[in-house]
Amino acid sequence: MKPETQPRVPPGGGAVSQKITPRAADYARWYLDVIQHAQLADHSAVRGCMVIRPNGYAIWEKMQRALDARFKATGHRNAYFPVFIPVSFLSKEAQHVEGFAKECAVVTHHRLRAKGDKSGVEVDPESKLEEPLIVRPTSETIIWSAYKQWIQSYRDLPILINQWVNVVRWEMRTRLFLRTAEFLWQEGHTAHATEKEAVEETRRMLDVYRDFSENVMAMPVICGPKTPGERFAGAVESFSIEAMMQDRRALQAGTSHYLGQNFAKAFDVQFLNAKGEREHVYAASWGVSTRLIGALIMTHSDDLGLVLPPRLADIQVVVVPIFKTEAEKTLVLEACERTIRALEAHNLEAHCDLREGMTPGAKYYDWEVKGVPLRIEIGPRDVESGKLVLVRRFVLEEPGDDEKAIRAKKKQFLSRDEAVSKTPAILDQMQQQLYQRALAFRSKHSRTVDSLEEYERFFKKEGGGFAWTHWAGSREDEEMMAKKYQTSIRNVPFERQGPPGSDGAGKCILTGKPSARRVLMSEAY
RNA sequence: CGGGCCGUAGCGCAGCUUGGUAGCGCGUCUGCCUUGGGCGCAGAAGGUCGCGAGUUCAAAUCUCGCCGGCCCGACCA
Repeated sequence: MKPETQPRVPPGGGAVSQKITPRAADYARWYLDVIQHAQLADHSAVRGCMVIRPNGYAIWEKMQRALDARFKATGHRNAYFPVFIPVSFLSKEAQHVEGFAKECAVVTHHRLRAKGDKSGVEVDPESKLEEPLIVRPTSETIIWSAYKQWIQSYRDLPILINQWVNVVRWEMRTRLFLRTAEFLWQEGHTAHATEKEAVEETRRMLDVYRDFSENVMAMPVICGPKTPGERFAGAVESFSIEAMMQDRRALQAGTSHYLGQNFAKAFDVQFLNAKGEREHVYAASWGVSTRLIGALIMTHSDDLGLVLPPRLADIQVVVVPIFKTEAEKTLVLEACERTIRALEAHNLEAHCDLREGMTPGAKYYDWEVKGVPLRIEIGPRDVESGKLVLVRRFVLEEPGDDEKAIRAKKKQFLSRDEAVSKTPAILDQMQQQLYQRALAFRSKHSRTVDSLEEYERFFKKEGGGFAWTHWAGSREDEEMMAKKYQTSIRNVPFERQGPPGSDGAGKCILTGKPSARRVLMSEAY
């Protein structure tokens, strides 16, 4: 790997310095370049925190809208609980605290004062809080302390609440979107009268995440329970959706937890059931975060920049006008305006690029790096002939395609009416193609692995990916595998998600003990 | 939190070894010219050299501390 001191281009390299590092050269660098060039986020002055810029936030808003509709459709309502949590709340459930106590931001004072030399302000030592507050790393404790007030009878159940908020986890090692000290997420917290209901809720929301990942993000995922070692602290069982990034590493894109009666016991939340007996309530929680934006980038984007699935694109079609003279400008802009109105009538989000002082070519590159799915070019010759040029952000490539062939494949010359009427179907097709491309990539780099030799070869020599292996090892065995191969058990996939022959029983690749089903092993983010 | 590297104009970097006027490319602004894949020419603006101490007549440059970033490790419900 190139040392950081090495300039990315020779001095005087000019425009070359504006280029995105190709994935093959340095995948981590490419990821950061895409974020910077597409203007999704910046590092902030505070360690590990990010500024989410409008282009990045627009993606989050689209994700929120799609997810929120699914939460509402499954009976949930939104609420808001405070960002500050009394430290004493954390001692109620030791198991839960262990999980994140080492990464909590703590508020100890409530006032600043001017420094003696007027050079600034400092914490006023007189303003110490009687009880320190932590900034929420997750909200189980504050929410369950409220639920205790709300729940008396089985008639008060279920409680199905979600909140869209920021949380803080003082991470030692951060990466934009993937792991930041502060991030945005949603956390659903539900309370139920029976174990059956709470387990169903856990599985239902996992399936909501799967549906969202596949159909909105165009990102295939593997669903299943986590191993005991990877479980959420305080959960009886945790489930995850796992996606494969383009460097073949796994990324946990969402989790759903069955919490049993653990939190109800910690906060003493009991209810009277229909038989008049007191019982602790059953709970579930589930969440996805702005990490999904990182997943989106690493699933679809390419060496030209961001690639957005049409369903998450803030601008789905950008129209670039081309003209020389004032007379041409009038004609062309009028045609652009009509085209955009027609697209909007199809419920599409279209934008006309009216920026002055930029050549059309410069605009093409700009919208490509930002990932806009479709571009329409309209010039005087097009107005004359009633046609326009429709260009896709990406096409499926075939072996032997060179740069020129790909560029040609992306372009279509259509009449204005035809282009407008076909656009919804084209966007739909692009959405499907992204999913199919990601699925094909994952399949190509997934295989069953039945011996340690094969395992070592797969990860050390063949570039790795998803290894479907039988496993019956202990928690210590898992740690040994993690140290030796830098891999971990991502989850224990439900049936019919793996490569051929991945369902059914076998023998553990480490211990040789019988194993009922295969686990998903991979390097991970 | 440990090891390595880095922080100089919006972006990418040179200058630091050997202390002495703040530089380059891209971008930005103005004008002209252009516009179907990153136009061209001319002129101009833009920097507390990450922050703070120290050494020195003099610090971007040397020393120390802190803050932030990248990579590797530990950690990561």
